[in-house]
Amino acid sequence: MTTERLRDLIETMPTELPPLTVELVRDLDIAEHLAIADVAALTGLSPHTLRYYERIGLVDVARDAGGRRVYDRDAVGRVVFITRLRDSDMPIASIARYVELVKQGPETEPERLALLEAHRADVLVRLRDLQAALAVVDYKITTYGGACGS
Amino acid sequence: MTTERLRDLIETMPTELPPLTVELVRDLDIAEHLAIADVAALTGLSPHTLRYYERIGLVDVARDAGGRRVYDRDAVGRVVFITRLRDSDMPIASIARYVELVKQGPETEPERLALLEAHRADVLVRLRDLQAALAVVDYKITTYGGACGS
DNA sequence: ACTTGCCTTCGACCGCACTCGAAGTCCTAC
DNA sequence: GTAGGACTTCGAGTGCGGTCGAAGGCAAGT
Repeated sequence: MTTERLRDLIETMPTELPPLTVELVRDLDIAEHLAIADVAALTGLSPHTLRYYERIGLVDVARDAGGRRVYDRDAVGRVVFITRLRDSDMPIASIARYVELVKQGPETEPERLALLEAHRADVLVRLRDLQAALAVVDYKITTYGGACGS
Repeated sequence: MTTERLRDLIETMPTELPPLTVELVRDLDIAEHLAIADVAALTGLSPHTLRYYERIGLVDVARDAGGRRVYDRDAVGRVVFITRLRDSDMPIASIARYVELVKQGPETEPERLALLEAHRADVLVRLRDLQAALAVVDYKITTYGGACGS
């Protein structure tokens, strides 16, 4: 069974090495349709979280005859992309906005691009801030023994 | 009045330029004792947040005859250091632990150092993750027009 | 004397992003 | 046919980090 094979594949994967891009998923997804547990294993999200993402409209997921979720390639790619955005601290509200724009069709591409670029700017600021704060921590570590303000 | 002078100084400061270190505070603090509004202006925190930090034990702040908070150089330095730790996403619980160690005396220095170094490691991981996520966003921006998983 | 305005304490509330539990369904294996 | 386990929906709960509002106090300016 392809699903079992996928789970094995994930478990025996050199932990954390590939950053799991949307492109990677296209090659990796042997099976056309994945169950929620597979997607969970693949993304590191919990099934609870995956259901939550669907509930709030971030992904549409089909159902099989028994009413169970079936993630196709497209849905998996979407989930992976969402997790990347979340990893970069994009708020869920913004992601939802982006997804809605995608639904509205190709004429919203400029706005989508603007959204991503605004987010990119936020991330760069965050990176700079983190590095600045890190410098302070480093300073504190290296000068340990001084009593100032600690 | 030194307090007014300080507020003026802050308002007319070239916005955001100096990263406001504990060391800087030692030079900047003309007045020996600052009111909560001054510390708020200095740190960018709200008075509410400053009271909150005191409430949960992150800083001890003296009171004047009228019962109002009086931040001395030490307290200000502490608040500034705490904001740096928060800027680097150190959880409040860890900061509280650190502060408690400081209270317990100099024999806890090794543990404090360990705490800071563990945090430093976390920050480095976070930096790497952020950069990885940023790369995905960048890729998405540059290849805009492709339909994959978006 | 009185208004203005920042200050005090206290507890309640908020937004975010999950996270969980209950109650029930459905497939698989034995 | 029946036990097990993963699945479903729904609503409620959690943890973090603030954020706010009410009710009252004190001090300076007019």
